[in-house]
Amino acid sequence: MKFKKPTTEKIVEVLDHLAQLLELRGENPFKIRAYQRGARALEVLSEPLERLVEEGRLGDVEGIGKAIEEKVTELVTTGHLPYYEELVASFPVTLFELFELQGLGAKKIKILYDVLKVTSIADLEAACKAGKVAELAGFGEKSAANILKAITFYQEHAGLFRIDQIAPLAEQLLADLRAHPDVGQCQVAGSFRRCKEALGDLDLLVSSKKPEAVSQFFVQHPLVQEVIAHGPTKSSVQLEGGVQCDLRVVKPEEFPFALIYFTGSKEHNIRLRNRALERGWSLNEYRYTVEQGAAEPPLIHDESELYASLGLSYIPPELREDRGEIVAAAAGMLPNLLEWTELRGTFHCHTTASDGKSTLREMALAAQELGLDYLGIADHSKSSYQANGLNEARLLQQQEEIKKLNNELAPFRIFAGTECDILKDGALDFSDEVLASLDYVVASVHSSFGLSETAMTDRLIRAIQNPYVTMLGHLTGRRFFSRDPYPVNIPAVIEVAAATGTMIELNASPYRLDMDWRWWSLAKEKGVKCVINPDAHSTQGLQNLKYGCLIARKGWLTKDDVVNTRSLEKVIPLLEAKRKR
DNA sequence: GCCGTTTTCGGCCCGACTGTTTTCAGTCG
Repeated sequence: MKFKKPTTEKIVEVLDHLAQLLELRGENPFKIRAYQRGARALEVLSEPLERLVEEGRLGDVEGIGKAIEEKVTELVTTGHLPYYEELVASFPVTLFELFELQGLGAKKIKILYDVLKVTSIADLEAACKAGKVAELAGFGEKSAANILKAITFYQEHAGLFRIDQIAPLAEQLLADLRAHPDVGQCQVAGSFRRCKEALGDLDLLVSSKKPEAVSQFFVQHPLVQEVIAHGPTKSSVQLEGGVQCDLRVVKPEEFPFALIYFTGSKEHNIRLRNRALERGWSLNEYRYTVEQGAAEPPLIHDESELYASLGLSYIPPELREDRGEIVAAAAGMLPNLLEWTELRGTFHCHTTASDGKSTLREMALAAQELGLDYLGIADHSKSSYQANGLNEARLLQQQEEIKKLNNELAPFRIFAGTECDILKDGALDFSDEVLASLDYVVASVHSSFGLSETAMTDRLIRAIQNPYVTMLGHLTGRRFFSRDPYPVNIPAVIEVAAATGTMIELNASPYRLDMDWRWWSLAKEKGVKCVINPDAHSTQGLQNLKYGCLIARKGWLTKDDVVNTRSLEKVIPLLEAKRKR
């Protein structure tokens, strides 16, 4: 019998789902947490799950014991888990939608299901409107109203936001809080500070001796649309645009502890707590507590000192994902992460020639203003009809314009390129002869997203084997909250990129952030260079570079790993290297 | 269900806030 092997992500999903199922059954909460911990452990494995299973080493992973090891092994080797399938079958499948609603957990969902026979969000909405929910024991008018609000919120946003949706709100709130006389230190925390690509909310942390005054100021801020919770030290609001924002106010001496705690990630913090315990200190969000007989910890004034007290060099927030940063920090081996100011130029920008909103000249001047020394223009190629892609004649004409503008703007340099479509079979949209006339080529997929993983992988590999393809554009084609990534074997593509000397783009558009930060360590290890491209469709779009830089940092990249940190003189041979091989 | 230099039983993170209670359960982070 052949079966489709479940991916690690799928298995993580099963474990998380098992935890929900057990919660609904009212199981021992520690058993539930064990499944959740098991899922988290599989998420951050440093080697393939299959290999661990084959070699019988799965049980060595922290958080995986005998029972979960058996279940995961069964899933990996047979593709099935009857224990799970039976549990799933005992509840209607739509019931699990309810876990997505703010303020609803397993206990309440169970009551709604048992008493009102609610099995979906649609059912729940109807029950609330019919007044049935408010009559339930433990519920009331307010609960019913809040559930309706949570349903509306869920339907509108599915609860996630892009980094560019949150950033302006964060900047405004930070500035206003910092200007408040009762605010000492003030910082963004949470996943925004860690530069995650998709954000559920915005977390702010303030130190103050008058927490009530600061909390009051916060909930009355003009950006606040609605107050969800409001206490002296903890408040929760909904901002314009539906973003949930939480504020914590702590005492000045608690600030570094709270900042690390609320920045996360949870897994990172667990590692820190364990290191503290090894020293006889218990670490929480406010302070160290010293166990009897243990040495006194040093006084802590900031995050650096806190890390130092645990024998670690300072870990930048972007790296706090429990992906090896603690070990590296203990060994003093953390990379010197890329700084945004180190970028000297960029590639993959559009102009009015295809689907951009700014002209060639406007783009060049904006790049100069941004402090860049060079700019690559890569308008769409002829097959991208929808984007007004350039044919050979128009491309030639653009090259002439670029030549003229280069004479005028020297020493600033515009590189003539193209964002050449990768056709369905992996062939390119222009002949090698045309490609050879350009300074560089970005190759990207803009059509036939529905191919199988194998076909898509072959397609990309064929494209990057072309000697004129300098860099691979937005590797998975994802667009946050509107288009899923197409299936592609990323390690296989990285392998061929390394072998052919092809750069991989870090598309800095906040809609894409593609290739994903989780893969850059592998690319770096294989010797593939990163190029941070804004995919700008206007002068404003050049600002995307800042997001790209944040994601590069999150991917552990340094100045040396990123091609467009090179000076003009040094970048030219890098663009030519592959075609000269 | 996981874990162990307090080791095979008995812990497992817990503080803050809301809403429905009259002292607390549920949710969240």
